[in-house]
Amino acid sequence: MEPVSSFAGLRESEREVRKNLIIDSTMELFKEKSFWDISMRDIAAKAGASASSIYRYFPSRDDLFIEALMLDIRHIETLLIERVKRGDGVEDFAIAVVDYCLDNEATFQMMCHFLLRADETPGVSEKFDSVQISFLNMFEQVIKGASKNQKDVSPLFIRAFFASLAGIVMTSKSLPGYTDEEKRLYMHKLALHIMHGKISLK
Amino acid sequence: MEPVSSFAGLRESEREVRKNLIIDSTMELFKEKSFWDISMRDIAAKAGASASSIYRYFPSRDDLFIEALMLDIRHIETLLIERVKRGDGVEDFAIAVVDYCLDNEATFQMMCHFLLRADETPGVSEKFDSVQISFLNMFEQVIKGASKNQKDVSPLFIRAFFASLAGIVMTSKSLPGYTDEEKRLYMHKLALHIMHGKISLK
DNA sequence: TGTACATCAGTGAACGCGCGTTCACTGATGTAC
DNA sequence: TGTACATCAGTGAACGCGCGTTCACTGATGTAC
Repeated sequence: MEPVSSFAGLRESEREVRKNLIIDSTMELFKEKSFWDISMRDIAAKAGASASSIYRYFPSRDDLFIEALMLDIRHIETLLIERVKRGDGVEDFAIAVVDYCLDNEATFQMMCHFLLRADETPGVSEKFDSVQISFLNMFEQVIKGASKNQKDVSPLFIRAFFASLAGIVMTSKSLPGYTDEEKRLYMHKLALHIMHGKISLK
Repeated sequence: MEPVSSFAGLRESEREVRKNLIIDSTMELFKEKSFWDISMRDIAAKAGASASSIYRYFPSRDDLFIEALMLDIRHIETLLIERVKRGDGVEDFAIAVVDYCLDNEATFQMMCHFLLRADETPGVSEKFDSVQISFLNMFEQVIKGASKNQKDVSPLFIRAFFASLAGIVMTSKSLPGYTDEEKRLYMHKLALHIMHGKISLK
């Protein structure tokens, strides 16, 4: 029988702690600057280490960011599950997702970055694929949990839902002449507009 | 009275020809590589000039690309107007826009690039704003021209329409395990799904 | 218990690269008197 | 008609920068005998 905490196991768990510390530092930086302006040296400085140390824990910059993205998905998940418990409906989820994208700007930028360059670096794109899939699965489960007609919640619905919200945030960020709060409200309005099927002209 | 073609006027129009040659070279490169991989040196080589020459015609890289984007809008416009003449409906426009984004990948990347970084470089973002506005206006006019109930075509509708399509293309580009043609069909399906109001669960 | 060795975290300095942009200069063309 | 000057296209070389990543090395800790 394995001892509960062997020396090797401790070493391994310490390694995990340090890895998380690097990811946490990265997410701290997300509050300060845009995704594209965050360098390995920035992250190292925030974590109190040298840039070369990061490569002991992550094979590349992209890998690090994809792990950060994975953590973000878990944040969104807990956030949505709270809303399910509150008895919120699908409209509220849409608004919650829009708000999350606005409150975590760098996360949204990062997602767009990987979506748009999916096919460029092969090793990375497969990892991103699995992130995307696990996000959509989580999304599907949560929405199914909250909706009455579960059979309406098809993968196609989920993709359409997610695509619309991502598009709304991307295209409305640059609305000229609006304050941030007005933009947010406008995005909510757009989301509800689409969700209520008002985009149909028939 | 001004002469029809003064020497100064000729010089000015030659200048315009050279400017267009640079933009044309840029759009040629769009067929070859992604937006982010196109450097000023690439464009210069394609145009048969030196990189420093480009700065005689454009104050910066961003300005050059924004002018290219402006040209793209005119392409989409003529493409949509053809469809209006054919008697196409709004669904067909949606599909046409999706197809344009897929067939002109670098254009789509460029649009996303400026949308996502709208607030970063002040001088550029104002120019991009006006590009965006003129695109949405064009879009509104075309769709109004083709729809029966013109009052349904509000600016909100146009924005929701455009946001959905942009979101669909961005999020579906990386669909794992699909061929390009399957992705295209899936995007059409998503677009129609949203347009027919099937995203509503009520 | 002591000693030789293996493992691994951590690092400063450097590599190699490519980018957008600027500069000083050449040479052609048009302008003024 | 000739001459001095202004304008401007075009360019090669360099600037300045910052990036992701690698390398050779130190030092601490655990392991084997």
